[in-house]
Amino acid sequence: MHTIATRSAPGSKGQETAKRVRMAALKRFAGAGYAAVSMREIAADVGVRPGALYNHFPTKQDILKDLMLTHMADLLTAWDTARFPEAMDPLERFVRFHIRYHLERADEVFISYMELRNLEPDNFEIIEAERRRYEAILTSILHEGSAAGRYSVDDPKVATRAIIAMLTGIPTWYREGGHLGEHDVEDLYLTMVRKAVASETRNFQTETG
Amino acid sequence: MHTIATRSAPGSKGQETAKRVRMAALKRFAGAGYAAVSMREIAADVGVRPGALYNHFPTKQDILKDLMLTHMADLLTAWDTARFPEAMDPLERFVRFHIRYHLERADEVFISYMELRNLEPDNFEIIEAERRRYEAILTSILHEGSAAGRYSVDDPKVATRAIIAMLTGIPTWYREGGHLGEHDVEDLYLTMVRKAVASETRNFQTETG
Amino acid sequence: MHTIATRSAPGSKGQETAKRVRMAALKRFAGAGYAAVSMREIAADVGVRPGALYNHFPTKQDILKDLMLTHMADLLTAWDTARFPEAMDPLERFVRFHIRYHLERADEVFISYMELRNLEPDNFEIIEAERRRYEAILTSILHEGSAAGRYSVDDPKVATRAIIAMLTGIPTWYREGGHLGEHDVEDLYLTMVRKAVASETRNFQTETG
Amino acid sequence: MHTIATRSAPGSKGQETAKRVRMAALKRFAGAGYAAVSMREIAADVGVRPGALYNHFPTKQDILKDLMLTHMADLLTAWDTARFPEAMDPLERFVRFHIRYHLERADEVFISYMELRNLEPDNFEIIEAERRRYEAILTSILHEGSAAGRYSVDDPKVATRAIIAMLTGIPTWYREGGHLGEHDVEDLYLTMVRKAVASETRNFQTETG
DNA sequence: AATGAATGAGTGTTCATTCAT
DNA sequence: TATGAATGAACACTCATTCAT
Repeated sequence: MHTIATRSAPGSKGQETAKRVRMAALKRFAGAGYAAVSMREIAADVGVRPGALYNHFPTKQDILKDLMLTHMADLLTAWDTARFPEAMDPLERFVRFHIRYHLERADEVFISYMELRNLEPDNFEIIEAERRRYEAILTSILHEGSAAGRYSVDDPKVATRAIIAMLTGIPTWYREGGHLGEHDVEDLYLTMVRKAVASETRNFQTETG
Repeated sequence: MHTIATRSAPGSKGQETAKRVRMAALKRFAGAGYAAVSMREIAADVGVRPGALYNHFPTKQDILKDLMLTHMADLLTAWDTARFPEAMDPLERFVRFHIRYHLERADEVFISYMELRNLEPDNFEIIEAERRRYEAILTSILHEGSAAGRYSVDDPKVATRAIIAMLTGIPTWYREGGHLGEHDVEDLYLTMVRKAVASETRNFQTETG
Repeated sequence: MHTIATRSAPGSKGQETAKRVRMAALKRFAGAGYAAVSMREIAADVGVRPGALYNHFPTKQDILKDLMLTHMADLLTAWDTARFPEAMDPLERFVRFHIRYHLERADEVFISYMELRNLEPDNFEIIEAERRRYEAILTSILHEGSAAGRYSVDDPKVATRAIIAMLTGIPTWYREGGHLGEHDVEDLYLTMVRKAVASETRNFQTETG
Repeated sequence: MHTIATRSAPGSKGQETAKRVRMAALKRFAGAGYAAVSMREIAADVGVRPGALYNHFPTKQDILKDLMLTHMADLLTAWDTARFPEAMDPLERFVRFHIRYHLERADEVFISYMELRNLEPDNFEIIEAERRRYEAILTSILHEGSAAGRYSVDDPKVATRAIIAMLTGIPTWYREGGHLGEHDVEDLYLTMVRKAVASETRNFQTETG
């Protein structure tokens, strides 16, 4: 029996499986929480027996770590490579970027916030460091903008947390196809964020998007 | 025949145990998540054998339900009975109340947000209804304030979610004894919230507390 | 508050409860088997908390023992005091008595056969002795009838077991209100039993009842 | 590459274990009753940890179902493939077959009668249907024999139950090595059954065996 | 790279029973 | 005589993980 035509390149089957493990785990962890998901469930989703998962990840914890680490790296990379109109204010850039990215990758974001406590200390430290790097971006935008008089924030670190908490909450209620489009949400939140850090009253209504 | 104070009233021992079960479960659920906490751990905290828990709660799920239901009821009652200076703006009332209550009851708040998905559907519905009642308080403050021209919010429901997400995030980073007191935090957040929904520039810096 | 009028005579409440425990246990043991019935279920049927059962029976095993011992004693007493027409053949007496008694007390009979193995050795011995006494009645009827030439059985002990097994099986399929009345069943079985032990052909059709 | 005999084929170890689970469960269920047997006991008999049982049977109930289903199927197959002397009367065939089979497979027979009530409804229905098929064999022998004037039974269904109850009771008292051989028992019961359904007097003493 | 079978620890829950009240 | 609360052991079953094949 010939199987050449349908057989994938050497090694590719394993990578393919690993990818499907990641996807299945991501959905399950986001839906039920890390502790409530069993390796058996992930294996069943992937279409493989539980033992086979261990060819791809040494432990369940490593799947979580992989998902969270990858997510944080992707997030930072996405920020670094994001393209915006030249003229766009840095705060607007951040807000629009954050909302878009978090709506696109809702599951990854969700587990990155919810499953922190299920990370072993070492992994937790790594993720926390990444998160701090990400938050530092906004903090420095607020700091520099304040220094330049464009914004007025008393404590950029606190403001960072406030803004990120506000924006990160969006995927918990936003549903595609509702009466607000993603664009509307971006604009509404951008307006609130701008006003919250404003140094003076302007017309905060957003025109672009 | 007189029963002197030292003898505990019938049933009082059980109520005491139930209370300690609630407390232990609250701490554990908040710390590790509902799914990761075992009845054995709770029993050990309480100083009782696992089977004894079932004299007080029919299932583990019922402990969670009890904690969340009680929390939401207490939150709404606290709002209804909260006392503020006559002159205080409703939004300020809400912000200060919310921050104070959520810092005081950090564990209850935390599990009420984190463990929703571990509630069985019926219980979930009950809790969600309570949450909507609470959010409606802020929505109506924003709605009425907007109508009166005191605030300017395009979408009071979205603003409600934004503000509540922002405020509710506080206990995730705030630690007593840090360089900011609870009062400072209240003031910082109040300023941001006021500005976020402001219709015109005023002096947003808070003086009172 | 006066409770005299409704209070039953001293001791009678306990006896009443004990009786209800017996009845509840009988039904439950017959329906689900001794091992599958919990003291909690019995207590619930009686309308009392589990602990209260122990005021009436020292252990679950003792309830079973009580039911089985009482049943066997009642069975033997019933035989001893049963009244039949003078002219009735002893075998007919036994068959009719056995069927009637076993249809009347189906639950007791059932557990006495099914739950023997759940009796502790001492209790088992007592019950077994009673059963042997009961079977000896039929054996001696067959033995004497054979000696007198009225029946022809090669081995009265084996025949006893065969007949008793046959008769005792009735309650497993007989249902009141079916197309056969209790009387019909008696007659049908009596005919088969008579023929099975017959020494010659006669008209075995039963006329009386 | 040749795989020599000593290496067990893939999966054969599991089938072996499953078989031993069946055997252990059979003995235990027959001895103590389904409800009184724990998975731990079965596992210990098999020489395996409790969890390993679940690689072979999804639940304890499934072990019981497997045993009972297999037994009924085997019983019917055995009847269908049994070989008897050409001249042997159908009733004799049935009686001899039933006694032999039930003495050989005493445990299976015992649990098939005792544990019916521990079957979940669906499984119960399946087993009951098989039992009815088996009883129908005897009913039709009696029916046809009556029509042909060889036997005289008033109600073949009732007679079926009577005879089967009588025969099925044998393993409860018969012990190998007692003063009666299996052959003697067959003959004694055959005589009684023949007489019980006889239409006229013949020499019922069995000569063959 | 995957399977089938196993392990050893653990899960939530139930059990018969005890006992102070 | 009954209750409410507890115990200690057990229950059926699931878990993450291992490993020979």
